[in-house]
Amino acid sequence: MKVVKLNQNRDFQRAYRKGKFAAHPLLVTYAVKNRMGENRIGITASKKVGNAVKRNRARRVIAAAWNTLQLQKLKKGYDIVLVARAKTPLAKSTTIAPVLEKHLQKLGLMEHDQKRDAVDDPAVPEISV
RNA sequence: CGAGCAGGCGGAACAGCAGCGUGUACAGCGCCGAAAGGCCGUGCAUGAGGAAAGUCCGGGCUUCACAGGGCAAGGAUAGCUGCUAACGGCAGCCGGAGGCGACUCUAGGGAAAGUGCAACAGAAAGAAACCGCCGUCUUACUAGGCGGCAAGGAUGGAACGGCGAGGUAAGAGCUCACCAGCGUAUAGGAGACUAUGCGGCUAUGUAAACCCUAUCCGAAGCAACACCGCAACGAGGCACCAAUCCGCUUGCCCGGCGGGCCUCACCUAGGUGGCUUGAGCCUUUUGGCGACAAAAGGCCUAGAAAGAUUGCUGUUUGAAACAGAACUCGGCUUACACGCCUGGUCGCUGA
RNA sequence: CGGGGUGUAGCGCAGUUUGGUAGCGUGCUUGGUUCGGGACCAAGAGGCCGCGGGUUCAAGUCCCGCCACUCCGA
Repeated sequence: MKVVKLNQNRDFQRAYRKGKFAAHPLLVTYAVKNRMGENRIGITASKKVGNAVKRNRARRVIAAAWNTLQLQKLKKGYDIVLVARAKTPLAKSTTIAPVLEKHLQKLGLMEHDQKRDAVDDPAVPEISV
């Protein structure tokens, strides 16, 4: 599945200002609706993460975690921004993938799934589109 | 065997699954588009460094300026000879400093062109005289005046060459030997410079203080620059105040909405080129102490644009260092786990 | 890619131009004053001047190389 990338600074700024977010020491996820009918994803690593090698690794690890998830259930029409933090380049993609999945659920981007909903944490509220 | 010195090389490897950039071939003729073409799929090939880093120097390239020469200003460099496209880089050598040595370090022109500064201390920081030494005069008899001197003391980072002998009232390059410094001649050397002789007999340090001398330097940088180019703005031409005309709304009608048209120039968003064959890399031979040069043969080796060799697992041997091309090349500087190679030196021991 | 600034006591800043004693405010400590506290008065402590070399008799200051933070332009 091909993912459209976010590449304009104003789109990132819109996500930071108007979007919902979920935070974790390894990852921060922002999401905001767009009107394009498809998802766009942007991955960033600021200078706080480290030098160029560390920033590149942080982006790659996050991208690998994204690819390991089964995202057919993802709702359409969102801009999603994934921000790396200082410890991200030290982690493995297998430890980031559950964090990312939990963030997506918290932000209400997963389609309604009866089995998971019955088992999983009911404290995470479902947000209607 | 131990200690120490100098130089160089490499910079984890392999396998499985999944995935990325570029190039190329093929296919569905699937999707988008007026077209050119693009997107999706598969196969093959290929895909970061010794520092890619810092951006400290010097080139290529591009645009602008000057198109001849000189001067000024500003900046950089500073022993000599060479290497190089060039350099503030490199090689060899000279002088100085350090080390028993292998070897290391060295911004190393000019202080009699001029100016400034040298705190405190000290008499004095450059044409010196506080204590002092000597001679002489006065004298209240332990002080003072005049003259000579710069050896000794004291201060300092530094005190008008060092040291010894002669000499003298006391002294002093006043005289002499040696040494250091300056000038000059000869010899050697490509030169820096070295060696020897002779001469006069002496003017501290600081130029990474101002400065002087010699040499070099036009400015900006690939977000440069070139080309294409919705909209908007500008110029010209043609229409003329018409809605019975034109465009859109699925082909036609009704209805609705909108409306001067064409050309040129400039050019925004954006796109394309610049973009990788180059003072290129590898091997061998020759010349040179060396930096390097020449010849022959062979090779093509990243070119992205949110930005590409990665994620997970396993084995070796373990949890691998510093770290990611962004137009490009030569250097410099800085960071770096681990593994290895070569050549000298010193000490001890054995043959 | 190009250009600039800052780093000094716990904190905020002078001093660097023209090299010789590191200082100001605030905070801290001790003492005084007050029934006690604040304010006030007096005394005092606290600095490898971001790091490493060099020039110099002597470096916070001059020169070179690094590090960190920060600003500006294309």
